[in-house]
Amino acid sequence: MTAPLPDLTKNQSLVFKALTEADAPLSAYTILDKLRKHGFRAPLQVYRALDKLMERGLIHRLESLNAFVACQHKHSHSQQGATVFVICGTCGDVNELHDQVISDQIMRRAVEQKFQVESAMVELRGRCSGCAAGN
Amino acid sequence: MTAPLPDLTKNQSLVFKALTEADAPLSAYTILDKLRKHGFRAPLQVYRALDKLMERGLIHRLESLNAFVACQHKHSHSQQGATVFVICGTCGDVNELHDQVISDQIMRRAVEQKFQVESAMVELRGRCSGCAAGN
DNA sequence: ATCGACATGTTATGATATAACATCGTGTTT
DNA sequence: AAACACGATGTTATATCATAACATGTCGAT
Repeated sequence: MTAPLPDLTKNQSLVFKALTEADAPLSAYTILDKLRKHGFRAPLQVYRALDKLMERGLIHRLESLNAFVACQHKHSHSQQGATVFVICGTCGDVNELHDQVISDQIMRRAVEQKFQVESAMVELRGRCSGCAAGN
Repeated sequence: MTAPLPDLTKNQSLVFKALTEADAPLSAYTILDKLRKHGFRAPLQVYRALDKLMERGLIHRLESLNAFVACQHKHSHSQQGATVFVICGTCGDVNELHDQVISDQIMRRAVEQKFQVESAMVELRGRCSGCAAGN
């Protein structure tokens, strides 16, 4: 399930593993602390790995949290448009979903304005069903 | 046009004015520098004003930029759902639009998951028509 | 073997944000 | 007026997030 992808470097694998094993988004410095036992000493070691992992679409950055999560998609980056992140502020759980209606509408509005979209971020903050119920 | 709203405090008015006069998003520290001539000395003076202005819906925070913009809406915070920010990475211009299709779909997906949305952020990064043409 | 390309290591610094506590202003209660 | 409550403000220090600059290591191609 979490079999490290073949051509990740050592640092990239370690960072990716930390993220796939976490049950909530991790900040770069939290990752650094988790990886000190593996020899990590400096933030750049984390940030460089994060950059590469993002380039490959294996992880995502949550802008509203300054934190990172492993991509939940089995099949790699297909044709889909915007990714929607649904973030529970209570338990920290994040769900990643792709919605064609939202993606299409975003592109429709962008085209109206002749705006060339390079990246789209959609993040919902609130409470997941579990936390809303039990709390 | 930029008549300071009646019940803003001095610091809030200064920060709000800085944002309404800017033609691009401003970081808190950029605002601080602009307001030093008015006696600002510390980041907290800016952040506290920003917090109050956001509470009142007079400004927005752009999560993907760690920066702030004045709200473009004449009529205050009405019934609308998600705000979409269209951000040109070249000239820094930001457009704020409200899209019912996107808002409705976001709420539809949230309800499916029984997720209680507290805030929704949609930010598009790319190039505006002017920058795409002239550059 | 050496060169290039890229990953890594290391130190320092920049950029963003908040904690903690003191002070001031203003309206209200006594 | 004195005492108080409450919110805004001022101030210092510190926490948190991110990158610049430069040195070193690894490994395959020539």
